Amino acid sequence: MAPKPDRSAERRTQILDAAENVFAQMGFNQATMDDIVVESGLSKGALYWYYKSKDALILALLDRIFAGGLAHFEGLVDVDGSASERLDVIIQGTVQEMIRIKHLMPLIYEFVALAARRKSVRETLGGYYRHYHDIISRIIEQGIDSGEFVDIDPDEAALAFLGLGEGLAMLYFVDPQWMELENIGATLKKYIVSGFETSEG
Amino acid sequence: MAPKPDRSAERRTQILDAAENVFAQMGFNQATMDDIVVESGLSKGALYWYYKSKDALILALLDRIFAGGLAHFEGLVDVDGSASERLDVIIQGTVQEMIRIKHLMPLIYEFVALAARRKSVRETLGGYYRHYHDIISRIIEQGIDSGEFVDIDPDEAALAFLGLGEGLAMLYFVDPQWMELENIGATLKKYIVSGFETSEG
Amino acid sequence: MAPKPDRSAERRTQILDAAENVFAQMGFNQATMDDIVVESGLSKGALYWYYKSKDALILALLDRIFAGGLAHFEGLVDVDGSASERLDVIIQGTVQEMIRIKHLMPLIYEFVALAARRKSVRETLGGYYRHYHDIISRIIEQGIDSGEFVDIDPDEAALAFLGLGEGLAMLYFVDPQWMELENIGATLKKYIVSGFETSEG
Amino acid sequence: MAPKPDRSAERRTQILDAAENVFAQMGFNQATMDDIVVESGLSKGALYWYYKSKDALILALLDRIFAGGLAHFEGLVDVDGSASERLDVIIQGTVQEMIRIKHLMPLIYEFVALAARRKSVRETLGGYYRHYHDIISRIIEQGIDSGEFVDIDPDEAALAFLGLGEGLAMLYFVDPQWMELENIGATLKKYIVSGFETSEG
DNA sequence: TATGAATGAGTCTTCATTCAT
DNA sequence: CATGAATGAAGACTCATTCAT
Repeated sequence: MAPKPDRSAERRTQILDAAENVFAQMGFNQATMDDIVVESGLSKGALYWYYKSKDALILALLDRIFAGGLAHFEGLVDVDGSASERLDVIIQGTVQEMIRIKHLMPLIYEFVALAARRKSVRETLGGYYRHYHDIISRIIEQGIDSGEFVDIDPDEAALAFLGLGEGLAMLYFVDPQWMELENIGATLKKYIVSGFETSEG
Repeated sequence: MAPKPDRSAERRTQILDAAENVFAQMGFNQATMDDIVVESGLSKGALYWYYKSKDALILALLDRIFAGGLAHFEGLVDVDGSASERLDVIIQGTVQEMIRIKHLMPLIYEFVALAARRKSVRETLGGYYRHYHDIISRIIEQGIDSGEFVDIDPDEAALAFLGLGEGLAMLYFVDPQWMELENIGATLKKYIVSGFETSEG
Repeated sequence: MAPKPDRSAERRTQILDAAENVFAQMGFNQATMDDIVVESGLSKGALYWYYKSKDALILALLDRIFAGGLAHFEGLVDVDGSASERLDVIIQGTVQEMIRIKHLMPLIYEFVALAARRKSVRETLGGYYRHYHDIISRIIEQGIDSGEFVDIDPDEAALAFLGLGEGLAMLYFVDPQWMELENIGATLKKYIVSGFETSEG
Repeated sequence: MAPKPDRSAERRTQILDAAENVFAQMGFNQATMDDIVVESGLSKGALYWYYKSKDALILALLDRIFAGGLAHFEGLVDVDGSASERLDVIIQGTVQEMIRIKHLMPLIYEFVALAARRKSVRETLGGYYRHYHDIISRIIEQGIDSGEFVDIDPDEAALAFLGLGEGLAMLYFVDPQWMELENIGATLKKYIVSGFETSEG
């Protein structure tokens, strides 16, 4: 009689996993709810019990992928250590994450495309980038304050950092020939971070 | 007797114009062929006479937007003038173009998303970026050869240039708050091109 | 609790009944799925739930009409009684069946026409005729063995029997003026079966 | 300026030839007017100039195939020679014709199927069979009158003759394994004509 | 909660036919 | 007579969503 308390969370995970796979492979529009039903191993009724529309499912997936995905970098902001090293940790972490979710890249660009017409998508994506930018910006600021970095506009610098990272990821997505995903980190360091550093290093 | 007017090319333009508008506003999937029929002012039959499926229409649009859109920069490669100045022309030109087709940005990211599942889309986009990269790379190389630029890997440098440009554009697309489109040029110059230049400038 | 009623089989019957009527009246091509939807009293979705295309529906109908429709004659093969009498039972049974499904005749010739381009149709029809032929042939053979029939090739004789029956049915279909359907039996007996019998009868 | 007088007849033949091929291969409904346009080498306008609808084309084809196709047998009715021999000529001629137009058989059964819903088709086919029947019937009658044939009902006998011929042709169409087309003649003679003959033969 | 049959509005696409040139 | 672009009504099929059980 006693319902297992987290059966619900389990089901939701199960469904989002299935949706993630199906959407990544087929795209939001090509994929049908039935595809997700089959992939999840649940019934159609169950699917709709947990997510009341295809749209809700997409949005939930958006959240799972982008919401709060940067909590682990937050801890790098107000700690000791050179700004350079901390940016490095972020770069490495981001690259590792990119590698881990490489198969979800199609999903990411589906979300970007969706952003044009869906405010909620725009806001979630925007929030994510803003959060990312904020972390970078504050670290850069700390680098400037400590004399480690030259006197630049931290926001603009963080934007360049973020922009190059995202741009390279997109180019990789369109054509993996450009580079190894791993090299994105090196390029970021060479073309952006190194420009921050004062000559004495 | 009447000189056969190129009615056919005219019609295709008419249709692509309509498709461009409709797709940009509604997205590939939301937009219906009927929407395009109405927007174009033609009949359904005429639409299908010129493009035999919705897909063919999308692909034709892709070509019109991305194919050979860089011919005007090609002329900047083997000419006199500092590499810096020529990159500047490209930057300005690109930014102007971005402004001009701002309303088509949704389309562009639809194409990027499509790239995951459509080889032809991937190839067209990839070809476009490769062409762009090639032009930048060659100018950088000339800058290096002439002593104007420091000794860097032109391909990698061009990739950084292209990546930052595209990344900023994407961030702008998701959230225009980041910057003015116009400022992309300045950021590119400050963070990428200036890094190329020898100290005596 | 409720014994799962065979709702599914019921629905399929309901759909095939509707399809039979509609197709017989309008022909396969003239008839639309909507016609069948209306005739069946179901919804479009239900129709497609059970038969996933118009084609599948046509093929299912083919099976229902021709597959195993001769089981009741099978029992006449290895039993006592004169071959003549048994052929007579078959003739009467076939004629009765023809009368019963007179309204489906258009369907039958649609299937024959379809046979030219659809292997599965060809095979189902062919199988039906082969089965029919086989039964006749074996009874004739038994008649020969028992001395009731003259020494003829049972396969060829059965082919003549089957051919005349089908030919008369087709002529009747094109123009009912030729004869009463009921008379097909008499003609078969007079022109084919009587030729089998030894002079002493 | 002077129009070649029979250009028109030429064109019509050209179109009917094309239609015959296309319809025989694809069926009336599957075949499109464009298919016929391509096969004929004419333009769509020309096609419609000569035949004002697809339907008219089908009907014209029906006429070309069935109308008056038996004139050459007509001459066999009131001539000398045994009835048996004359029936034989008809059998041989019919079989030869069947072989010649074997590739048009699909068309024939399309017409039969069409007969259910198109009075004009029914009448043309009916007329053809009636003409055929009439010839046979009159020859049989002459055979009876001359004492060559036993005293049977010539109409019924001719019907059996025609029915068996058509039935075997249909069985052959559905499954050529049954027999060689050539053997239809032998079967007709053995099972029908031989039954006509007086014992002294 | 769970099931899966049922719904029906919505879409792409086809194609016989027309008609300006 | 001939061309082939243009028309638009019609039709097969899809699929997100609902709901009786």
